Amino acid sequence: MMKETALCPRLSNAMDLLGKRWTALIIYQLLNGSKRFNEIESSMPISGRLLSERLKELEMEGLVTRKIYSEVPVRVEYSLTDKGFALRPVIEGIESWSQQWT
Amino acid sequence: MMKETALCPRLSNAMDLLGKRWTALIIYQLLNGSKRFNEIESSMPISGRLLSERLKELEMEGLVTRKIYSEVPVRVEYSLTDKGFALRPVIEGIESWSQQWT
DNA sequence: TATAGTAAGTTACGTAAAGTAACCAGTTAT
DNA sequence: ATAACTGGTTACTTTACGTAACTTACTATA
Repeated sequence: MMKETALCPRLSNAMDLLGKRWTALIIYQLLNGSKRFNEIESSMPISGRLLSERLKELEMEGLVTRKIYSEVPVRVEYSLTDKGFALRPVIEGIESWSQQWT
Repeated sequence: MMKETALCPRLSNAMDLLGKRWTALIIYQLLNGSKRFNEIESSMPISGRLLSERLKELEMEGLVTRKIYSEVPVRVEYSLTDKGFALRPVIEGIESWSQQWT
């Protein structure tokens, strides 16, 4: 569909990314420092298939960087960029809203 | 699936709601005051089917109230509760992040 | 030599959610 | 009688998500 939101393209674009399932939780994990694929996977009920897909999206959007260490077995670490870390107040805002209004 | 997120149930619960498609945009619309069904529908490319579904969810979660005016044709107005309005800083945070990091 | 183990994925397939379009009820205006 | 309006609902298609098995590359164990 090519129809464009009359309203607030900024919010709309951001939600296309952040609103996808698991995305906010992945960013939340990475706010505490870089993590390996399996660490993220076992911290939440996400499948490898979708985690891989989400991390690629986040990398493409410039929120996450991927670093490969050629050890045995291979180690891959994901971490937030400045753009990703800039979401900290948003994530924390959602958390505190949730806490206050449950 | 019954598996529980080890991490941050607050963020997880909030994102189950706010992360659904269109939900944040609907709340954004209502931050400027109450709106009719058709007003919301025509402000973004959402279908009646899904708008109806989302508004019911938001009403059930206590973020939105629904008021019927028995005029001709009928008028139905949706507005935010305090719980809904409390999301203003979150929505504005996402907007400004989006503006800054595009 | 074969077997198994590990990390980080990918592939194939089934189900659930979202998108699209047509339709409906109640009332009024033409 | 016909059309028009709002606020939906129904039926159907397409896309996203969930599950489980498999893959690659290397190592350690029997």
